[in-house]
Amino acid sequence: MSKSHDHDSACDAAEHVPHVHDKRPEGVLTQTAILFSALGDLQRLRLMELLFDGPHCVSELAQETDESMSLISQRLKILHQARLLKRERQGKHIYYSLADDHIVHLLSNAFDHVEEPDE
Amino acid sequence: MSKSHDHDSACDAAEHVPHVHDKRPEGVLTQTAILFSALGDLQRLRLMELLFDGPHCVSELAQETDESMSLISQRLKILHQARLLKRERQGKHIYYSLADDHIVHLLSNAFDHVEEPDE
DNA sequence: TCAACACTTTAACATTCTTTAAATTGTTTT
DNA sequence: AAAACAATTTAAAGAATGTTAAAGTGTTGA
Repeated sequence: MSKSHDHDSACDAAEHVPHVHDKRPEGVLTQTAILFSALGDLQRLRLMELLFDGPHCVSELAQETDESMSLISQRLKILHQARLLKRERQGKHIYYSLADDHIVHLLSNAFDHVEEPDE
Repeated sequence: MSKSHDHDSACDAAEHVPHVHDKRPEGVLTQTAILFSALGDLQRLRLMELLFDGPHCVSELAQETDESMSLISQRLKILHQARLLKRERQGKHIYYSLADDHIVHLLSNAFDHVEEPDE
C-alpha cells in the first residue's frame, strides 16, 4: 500500500512547536487496540459482564443470552484472542473466565466513567 | 427485526444452575461499548497517545501523524462522541484534550496490562 | 466402538466502518 | 467584504466485521 498524502495543506511548519512524545512500542499500541476493539461491541461486552460473576461455560452463556452456541463461541474467541479471557476444559465443558484482575479493574473503571453524573 | 433463534440445542435446562447476575442498565453497557469501540482502532489510539502529552489542535495532529486534516478531524469526532475528548476553540484553532483523569487511568491501565510480562 | 453432547470452525451474506476527495462552515486578517 | 486559514461535513468506494447455517472436532458414556 502506498502512503503519500496530499494533505489539505498543513499550516505553517513554523507555527506549531514540535514537542517530543515518548511513544510506546508499536506492538503495544496494536495489541491495546485489539483489546479495546474486542470490548467495543455490545454483545461481547455483555458476555464480559456475565463473566464478572465467575466462570461460565459456553452453553450456560448461550442459555442466559438466548443465542446460539456457535455465536457465543465466536464472540468468546475474539475476547480470548485479545487476552481478555482464560479458557479451561472440564470434561465436556469449556469454562471461560476473566483473564486477571487487571481486566476486572479496566471494566469497572470504564463502567464507572460512563455512569458518572455527566460533565 | 425478529429475534427467534434455533439454538443448536442448548443442554438440559436443569444442568446449569441459573444464578442471578446484577446487570448494569442497558444504556451504560451501550455507552461503554461505544467508548471501547472508539479506542479499538490503532489510528485513533495513536491520537489518544499524542493527547496524553496535553492539548493539540487538529493541524498539529495532522502534521505529527502525516495525515490529512480531514481524516484526523473525523477520527477526533468519533473519540469526542464517545466522550473521550474535550474540545475548545482558540481563535482559528480547535484544541482537543483528554476528557478527564478517568480516561488517563483507563488508558494507562490498558497499556500496562498489555505491556505486562505475559502469562 | 458408536452415539450423543459440547464446542469450534468454515463459508457466504449482509452490514458497518474507514478512507479519500471535494464541498462547506466558521474564524481571522487585510 | 474578500481572501486565507482551520476544521468539518458529505458522498462514494473499498475494507473489515458480525451473523447464520452447516460441517467438523473432541470428549464422554452406553
